[in-house]
Amino acid sequence: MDKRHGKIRDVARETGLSIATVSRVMNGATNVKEETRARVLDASSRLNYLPNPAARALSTSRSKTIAAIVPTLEYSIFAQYLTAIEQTLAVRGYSLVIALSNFDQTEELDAARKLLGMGAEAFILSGTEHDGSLIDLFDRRSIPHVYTSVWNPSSIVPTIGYDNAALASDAVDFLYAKGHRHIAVIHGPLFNSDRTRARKSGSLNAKHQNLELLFHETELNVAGGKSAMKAVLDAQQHCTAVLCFSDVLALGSYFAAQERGLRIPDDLSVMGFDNLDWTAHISPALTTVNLPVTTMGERVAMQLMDHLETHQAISGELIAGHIVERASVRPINQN
Amino acid sequence: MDKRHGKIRDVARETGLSIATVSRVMNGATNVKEETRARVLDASSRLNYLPNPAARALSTSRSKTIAAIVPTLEYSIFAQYLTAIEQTLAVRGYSLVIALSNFDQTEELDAARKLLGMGAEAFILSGTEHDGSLIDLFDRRSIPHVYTSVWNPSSIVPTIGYDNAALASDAVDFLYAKGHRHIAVIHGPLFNSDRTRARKSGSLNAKHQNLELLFHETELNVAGGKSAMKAVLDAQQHCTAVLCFSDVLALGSYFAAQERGLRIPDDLSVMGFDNLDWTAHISPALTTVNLPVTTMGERVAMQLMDHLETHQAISGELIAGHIVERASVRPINQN
DNA sequence: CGACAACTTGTAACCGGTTTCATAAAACGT
DNA sequence: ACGTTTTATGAAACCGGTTACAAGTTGTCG
Repeated sequence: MDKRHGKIRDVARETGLSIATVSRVMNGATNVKEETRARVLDASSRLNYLPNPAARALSTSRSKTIAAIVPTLEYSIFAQYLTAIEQTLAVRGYSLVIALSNFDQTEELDAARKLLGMGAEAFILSGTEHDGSLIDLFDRRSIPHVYTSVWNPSSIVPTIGYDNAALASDAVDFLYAKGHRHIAVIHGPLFNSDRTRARKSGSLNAKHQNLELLFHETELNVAGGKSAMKAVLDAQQHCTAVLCFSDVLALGSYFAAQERGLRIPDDLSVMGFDNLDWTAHISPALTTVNLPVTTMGERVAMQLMDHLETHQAISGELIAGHIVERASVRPINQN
Repeated sequence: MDKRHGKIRDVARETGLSIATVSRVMNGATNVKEETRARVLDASSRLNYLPNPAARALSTSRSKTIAAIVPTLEYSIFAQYLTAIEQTLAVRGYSLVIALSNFDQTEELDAARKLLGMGAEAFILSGTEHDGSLIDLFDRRSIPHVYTSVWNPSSIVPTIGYDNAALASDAVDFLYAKGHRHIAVIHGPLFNSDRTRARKSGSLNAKHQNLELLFHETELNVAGGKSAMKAVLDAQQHCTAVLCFSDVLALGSYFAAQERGLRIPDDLSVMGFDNLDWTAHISPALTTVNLPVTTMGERVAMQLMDHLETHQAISGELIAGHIVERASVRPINQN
């Protein structure tokens, strides 16, 4: 045991008060004489006293720690999202612990166990697909948890996120309204992402005359977008627009188009999804779907903290996204 | 107190053993009869028992939690770095807690206090510039800490990172060797980043005949790179190459060049820094400086864990970077 | 067969706080 | 001035584990 810094007993001895009073001061209780409080505070800083979090957590059974498990940090959309969560939690003295699942439910389960073992009081999960025993575990120990980045009113676990299917459908509607009838859709892996699947099925929901959607699955990164775009071009399916379910895929598409000497939007329209910061600055500026991940993070954090403090139920919440029209989609004459 | 799940006493009662024995089993002590171990394990899972981390932390004064404070998560280079740290820590049962400083030393200090209050056992900091009282705090409580993303052998606090100055100097040498004599250098804010300052001063160290370096400071994002590049072009300083101290700035430069109808590398060479994943796929592929942040993260995590377990000193470590030559820099005739 | 070593297990002190309840002191009302 | 609240403080139980030490068991060997 490290004896270098003071414990509550030392402060008590130093001030001639009891540890109960010191504890009261450290927790901002109101029923302490002002002079006493000052004496304690003074001694605390003199002795360099900081309450031991483990002891505090043990007696209060509160760690003020919330865990988020995300598939990866390498998609900047998650980074933005986690940033918002962290900032929101910090205001009220909560901390965020992050673990990575690498898109694997088993890894996610392991991570959750460890985080639980670390004292996490609530969990933020991505998407709706999780190992059954994970949810069992949460239920058995009544650990509050939410699914995020998705909105699904029929889910038992509360969901806070956007409606991926509706937004994808909106995107298709948008392209259709611009006159596009043959649209290539480039998306990341379906098997590990219900968000991607929701977008795909949402796009299929958009029923229009003579509309043809051609799906291309690829890796969810710039290289994937590039190779998928090349595949689209090679297939000669006379598509007039490409809808990418992620801005990074759109970036790859731009690169592919550029290498093939095609001009966007003159030769081909491109639309993205996410509204990452660079999409406004690429040329042509990318028409994309804005996902308000910062708002989402704030709401998730707020609801969880409120729940922990007042036990009020966590309610699912739809975070509205919208299309940001820029220059990468051009209207064409439909005939 | 949540009574829903078993405590060590319950397991002891259930098995008819003492809590000491249960504790031994949970911690993998070797001196427990095999049959006893099995009985305990069985009862544990039946009662859904998981040791309380706070209690464990209290009696061992070990939380197995390491904190990293980074300025932002929005630079994907930090995300990559943190990913590596998290994965490395996870293998040995440690957890990573992340806090954001937003490039502000005061915020960093606050975050550190809170993390300390959460039980973080060691700290990973970015760069070498920190509030004096932060380091005081660490020293007084003898909390191990390292500076990362930088290598500075003369620092008292161990540094694990790359030599920003040397790499910047190498980059200039590289361009010079290709015949470039007038080079614009685009970089992010100097005031809050010693890494950026190190790169700038490093580039200045590269002494060559007739070499001219023109510095442009801008925001560290795509928009910043784009506007800086436009400024470079508008200034008509007949530069033949642009060195960006960050790949995102280089991306912005590409966009600006494209808007102005300039071709890279024919009209202008561009070089980046970071080696982000898309740099290989943009056209022309970006010549850049590879920063092995994954290796860095692994080393940082390893050293910290080793130190916590064996008290062996943390040693500064130079993580070697190198230039990745691709297509965005062309050799020119020097005369 | 008995002494002694090697294993297993239990007892109880301890980690450093929070909080209930009791009590002493001060403030209040008439 | 005295009974009644209100306010400030302290004593001690408690949170749920770990671990030093004691003690009981089993095994080994001369």
